Amino acid sequence: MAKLPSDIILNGCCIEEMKKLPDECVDVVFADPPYNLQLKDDLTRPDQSRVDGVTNDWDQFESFRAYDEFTRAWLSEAQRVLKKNGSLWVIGSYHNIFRLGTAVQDLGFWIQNDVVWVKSNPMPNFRGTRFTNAHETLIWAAKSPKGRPTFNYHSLKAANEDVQMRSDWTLPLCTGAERLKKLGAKVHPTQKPEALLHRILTATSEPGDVVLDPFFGTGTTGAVAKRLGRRYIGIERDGTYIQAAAERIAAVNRPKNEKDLAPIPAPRKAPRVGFGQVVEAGMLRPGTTLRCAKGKHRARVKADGSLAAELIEGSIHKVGATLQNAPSCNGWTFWHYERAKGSYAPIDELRQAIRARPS
Amino acid sequence: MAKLPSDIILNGCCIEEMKKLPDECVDVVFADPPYNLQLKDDLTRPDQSRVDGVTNDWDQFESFRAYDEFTRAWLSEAQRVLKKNGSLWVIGSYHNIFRLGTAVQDLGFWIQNDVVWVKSNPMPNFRGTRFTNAHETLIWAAKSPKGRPTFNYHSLKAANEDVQMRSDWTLPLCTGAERLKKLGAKVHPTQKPEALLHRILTATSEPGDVVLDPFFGTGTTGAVAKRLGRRYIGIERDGTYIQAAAERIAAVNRPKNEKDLAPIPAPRKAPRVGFGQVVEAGMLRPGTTLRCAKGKHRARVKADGSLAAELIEGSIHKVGATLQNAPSCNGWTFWHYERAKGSYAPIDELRQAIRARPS
DNA sequence: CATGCCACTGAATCTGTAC
DNA sequence: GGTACAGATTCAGTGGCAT
Repeated sequence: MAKLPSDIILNGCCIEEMKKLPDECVDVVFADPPYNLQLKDDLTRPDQSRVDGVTNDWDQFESFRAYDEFTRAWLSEAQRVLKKNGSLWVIGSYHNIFRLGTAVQDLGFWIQNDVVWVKSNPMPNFRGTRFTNAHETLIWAAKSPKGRPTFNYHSLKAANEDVQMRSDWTLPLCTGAERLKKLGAKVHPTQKPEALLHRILTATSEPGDVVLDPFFGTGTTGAVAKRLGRRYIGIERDGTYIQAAAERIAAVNRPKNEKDLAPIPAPRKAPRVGFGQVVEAGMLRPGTTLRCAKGKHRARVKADGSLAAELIEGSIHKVGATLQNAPSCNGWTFWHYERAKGSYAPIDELRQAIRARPS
Repeated sequence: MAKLPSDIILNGCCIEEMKKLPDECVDVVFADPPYNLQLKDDLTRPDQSRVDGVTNDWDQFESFRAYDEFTRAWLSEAQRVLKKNGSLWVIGSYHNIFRLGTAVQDLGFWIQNDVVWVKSNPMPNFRGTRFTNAHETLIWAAKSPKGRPTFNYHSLKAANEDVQMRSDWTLPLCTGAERLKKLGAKVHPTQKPEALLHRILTATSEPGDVVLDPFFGTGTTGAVAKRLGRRYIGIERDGTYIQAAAERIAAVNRPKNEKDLAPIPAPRKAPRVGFGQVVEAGMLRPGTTLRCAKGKHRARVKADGSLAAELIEGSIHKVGATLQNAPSCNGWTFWHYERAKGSYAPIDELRQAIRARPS
């Protein structure tokens, strides 16, 4: 197979351009599609025919239908090019997010979360007839119910005062120096803040991953991808936007040190160590008594790396679960050994010592 | 025309019961329909306790298509009975809100706002696989594009420290004494907080208005309507819920004085700021070296908002604590960055800058 | 009576690998 | 594909009870 092009901007309709890409070749799709539901003038059907102005119910239905057709067309291609364990992100407001979400579900994506971008500095409602429109909605979905997207849980938690990252993200609009301008006018009407893409990409991708943005605009996705050591493929119809995006991304520095980009490793991915290895290594002798943190439960270490309690024997996990009458148990943190006279520590310490040994 | 019955609970299917009501007879419809959750297995907390999920029959649907058909049927009736300038409110989560929103638009309602109920105390994600599901979404819509729903802009603004009420509402879950229980068990799995209905009804209805709730459950809508001097029509299939609702509403006092109907103040807690936001905002680039006040300890900023020192990585707090061999550490005051050549300042400055951003 | 500790709980599409 | 099993994983708040 030819090498997948990346770190490029393709000029054209996103549906046509995606069709040229092979199956399952990108790790993340981020899409900020046009809203256009009210501004019927520039809404076109997938076949490029125009939708007429809207005044009555039939036309309204017709325009929703055209938007839905367009949505399903590009989402289908996005699904095809997305890897099995890839992530789809779409963003929208109440004008279009319900159409997007319904299409995402109907096509068989599996929603992981919806996320609200709460704007710390939204535009006020000048007429006083509605609530200040202070948020937009993102949908994070897997390619299918079986997909297992990357999720850097521990990174997010560490970055969030050591509590889980929630589904509401408070971030400012894209303003100031970050906002691209030309002759004093903004280049793109809905440029997204880099902080938003930063969080999305650190959460659901890894360095080296390929991020596809079918509505590239002025290239926020590309700029953040480059800064975070990800690769990008942008698709955009408008030449003005492409030029602005290209200049912008060229000015971004790639990170010097790969280590600064790596997410905190997930304990689940650490090499597997069996309790038998602890016994083999002589860290615990057969016959040693282990106890739970409070000393309520006890069991003896057996030479084969299993545990024996009064009426039961088996793995450190099984025995712990049975004694507690629980469906499961992490024996590594449940069982403690006497590290010094009267001082107990979880046997997970011993596992860590084995993992730290040079291999 | 016969006088419209009100302050009653109708026992039956909401579609059938609504069909018995005349056209354009209610001012507000508030609907909290089944979410169509698809829970496969039991879920346990890390302490092995079981999560009491929503497994009721009424929440089960065969398919998206069946759910959509049901949705369109009850929404059509709701639209018919709604007055020309009435308000529709629906609430849901990512499982169903996109279906609801699409149906609302297709039927010709006109969305005024979507509103997010940000939960101050949501249930965490116990497996570390997703973002904490910390919000639900409401849709506020007019009967048609020509509808002009009641909107008490000035009371909301007065209740919100004289700034416009926004589309994100931070409110706690329904817990404590407000939560209806019977023999220690919750009567209804998804009872909504009264504060939520309070804000909805003070915003988009007037005293004396009729509020229809086709999924009445244990009657939060009725209780708040009565307290606020509105009338209500509840529809509910389940006799147990109806009985609980009736008792509950009977215990609510109607207001003696119209002047007492002022809206509740909007609680606004300062949002938590994580170190990740500092990195996302571009205030510190990945690879930047931080040091403690005396320069003894150093660590590098990572792109994901964690810190990396020689042998350890984690949050600013964890890394600071480990390096000092202390049980805990306030990373915001411990770590310093080079603000100017040779001049260091605590990173707490950067947090303050984020907090100072307009909200 | 104040304080601290422990138990309990909430609309949840909540694992990964080997055999 | 199904089964078995190792083992990773929680925040804000309420309420009861002991000290």
